[in-house]
Amino acid sequence: MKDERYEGLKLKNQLCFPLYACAKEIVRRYKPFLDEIDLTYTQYITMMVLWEHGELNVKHLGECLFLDSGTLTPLLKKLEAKGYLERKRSKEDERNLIVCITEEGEALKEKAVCIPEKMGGCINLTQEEALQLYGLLYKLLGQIEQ
Amino acid sequence: MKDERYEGLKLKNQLCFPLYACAKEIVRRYKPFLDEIDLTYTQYITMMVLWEHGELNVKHLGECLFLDSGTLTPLLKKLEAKGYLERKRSKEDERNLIVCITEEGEALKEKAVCIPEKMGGCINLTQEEALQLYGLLYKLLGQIEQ
DNA sequence: GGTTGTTTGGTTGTGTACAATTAAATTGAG
DNA sequence: CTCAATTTAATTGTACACAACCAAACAACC
Repeated sequence: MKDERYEGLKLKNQLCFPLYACAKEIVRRYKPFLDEIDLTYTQYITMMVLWEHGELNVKHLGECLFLDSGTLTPLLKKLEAKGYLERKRSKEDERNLIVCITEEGEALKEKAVCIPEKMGGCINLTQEEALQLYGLLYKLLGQIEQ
Repeated sequence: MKDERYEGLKLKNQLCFPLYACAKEIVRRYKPFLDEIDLTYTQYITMMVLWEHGELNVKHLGECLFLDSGTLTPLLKKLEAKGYLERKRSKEDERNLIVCITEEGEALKEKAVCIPEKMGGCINLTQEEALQLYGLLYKLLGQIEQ
């Protein structure tokens, strides 16, 4: 017990590290399922927002996903190339780029609908634990970005 | 209540999304502190392992951090260029690349020692909640990679 | 109307991440 | 000993992620 000053610098005493590692590992877990519908994880959560909202501008999309234009612009171009969405300027305000789901994008929803349940089987937590984790993460997130 | 089939596809019903978003936001929170010692988050956790172990090979380092050589090789070269570590092949087994902390790397520990407490102030959780979160994350992680 | 400041996406550059492949070193079976 | 299999890093290619900067469109003021 000669020097306790550095205890805080050990990896096992970090809260952020399991958070960082978990996020990556979960995304990796999604990969086989997402490969089947040819989406990356980021593309998948982008489509989730579109499945729910139909259309919205890049700014709003970025707020939903905690992503900025530097990430979204190339990603949206790829999804447009795949035919799942259209990108068009708003007529009221030409600065706004409206992202709008296509019929193909809607159809993809049918293929994706099984993914959440498949992923559920990969999570080694009880329903109660999962809810607890969900709550804690949103509490942490809420303080960081409301 | 016309169609509940798609509830599982909503962003707000995902466990993975707050995990993904939280991890990114926490890393962003570290940035101002890490900028002061000119390290990125990944470089920081790499140095943490070195501060604790002094030296180890890339494989072992990768297991500690859940990272592979594709990520570590360029990162270790950067840290070597900064003078914080040395990379040398093991004499017993030339396949092993030993990563070994330098005196400069050790000295950096002094500058880093305040970071964990500073970050603690950015976490809006009680001690109990933080421990609970820590436990849940490691449980989730333990199932994925033990 | 012209000027100034703001909003909104786009671009550029740096740094991860990771799958897939490669290459060198070592090990192990015959 | 020799050759195949394994282990270990490095390399390559793709895809984020974000800071910093830029340009166009709009808004507000004179």
